[in-house]
Amino acid sequence: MKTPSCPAPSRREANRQSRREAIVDVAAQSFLEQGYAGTTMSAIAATLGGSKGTLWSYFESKEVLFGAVIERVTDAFRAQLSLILNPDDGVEAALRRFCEKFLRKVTSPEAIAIHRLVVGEANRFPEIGRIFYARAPQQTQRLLADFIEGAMERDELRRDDALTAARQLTALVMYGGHQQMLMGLIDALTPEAIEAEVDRAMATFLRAYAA
Amino acid sequence: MKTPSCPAPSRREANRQSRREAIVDVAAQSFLEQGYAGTTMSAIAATLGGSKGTLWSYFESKEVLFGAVIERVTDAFRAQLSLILNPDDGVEAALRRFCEKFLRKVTSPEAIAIHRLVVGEANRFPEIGRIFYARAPQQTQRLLADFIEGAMERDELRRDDALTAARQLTALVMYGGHQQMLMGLIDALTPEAIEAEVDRAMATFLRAYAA
DNA sequence: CAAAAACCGTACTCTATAGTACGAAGATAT
DNA sequence: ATATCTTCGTACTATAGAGTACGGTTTTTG
Repeated sequence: MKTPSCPAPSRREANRQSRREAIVDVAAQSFLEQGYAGTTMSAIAATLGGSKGTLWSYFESKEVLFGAVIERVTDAFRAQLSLILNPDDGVEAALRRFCEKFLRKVTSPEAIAIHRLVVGEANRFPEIGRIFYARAPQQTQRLLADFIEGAMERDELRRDDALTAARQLTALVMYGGHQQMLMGLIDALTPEAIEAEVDRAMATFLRAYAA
Repeated sequence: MKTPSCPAPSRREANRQSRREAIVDVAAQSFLEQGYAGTTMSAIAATLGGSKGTLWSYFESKEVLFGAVIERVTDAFRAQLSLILNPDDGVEAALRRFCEKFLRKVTSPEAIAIHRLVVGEANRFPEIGRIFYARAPQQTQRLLADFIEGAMERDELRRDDALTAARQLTALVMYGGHQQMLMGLIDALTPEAIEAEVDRAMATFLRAYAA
């Protein structure tokens, strides 16, 4: 927790905090659905029910608000994947479950929207690319790499650079349906399609990294 | 050639044609550098030296012009890769050379700019995603798949679904530096980085698809 | 060379939106 | 209770950019 409950939470501070969150909520929805250019501060204020002056008293500009949205949204992206990697079921089963959950997650409508936003605005806002990468792909790769490293040390996978292996596995899983969704060719992956993608990725990965 | 040199190329038609191309050139540069929202029709007209009225006489709206740019730019993307896949050097050498050229290409500044544009505007312009996908990634995969299929039939690679193998190879090559460039973490790949990426991808691919 | 088409420059309309100003009304603290 | 801070509503400024109008000039055609 970083929230300073130090001297006095003070009703005012609390209100301010929750108000701020409400703003970021509404803004996030709009930015994700409409993109940066398609989002207007006036619409956000209207949806909130408040006045524009109030909105500006929380965020001094659209850009700053956008930054806050990206932080919030990448945070929500992060946690949620860690519990799954349990080596007790065997490496293959653990990896397969991880891939399924991972693929479902990155092909969710929100994840696609974030991805589009980050990539599309990487020119205008160089910071957000770094923020997003550090919090989402890098986090995932590190997690997976740790697991893979363990498996390598137990000789359940061929010994090699674990981070590379992790990246390659995510690459194999993502490059099919995910890319098509990013570019708008398809709107969603059916459960069967997810199964199939994961099967293909796992087959290739295991052949390459068999002990 | 689709140009109708049928009855009379007629100076007027010729001028119109080359003028149109000049417009698309200028527009492409702006769209790629500044994005859709960051590009203004007035700026394009100014760069051209012409007047706005003329610009609108060629393209009835910004959206239409954008469509023309995407077509032009994906066309330029396409051809250029095909000559390389020569099985006489041996499958491994041929694939490695292909991967190198492919990776250099998709990490070129222009390719990154196109990719960002397509992904970033996939919501607003659902068509362009389809156009781009059909002309660039799909084309490449098909080309590579044909080569791989040949190799499989000659038992130089393990027999399996060739299209899947092709997709996986491109995934393995692209997922490192390319993704980081897309998100703005790095501005370019050094030749050494390209070598390294290709080495890693090829190693994994060949292990998985050895005959 | 004349008629027709295309082009130029410039000024214009219209709309959208980021951001500001301000007085009244409401909430919070002491 | 009362002084202070916050919010509301609304009206406003300022800017920017898409698309239009039009009279004069150049280019193409016959």
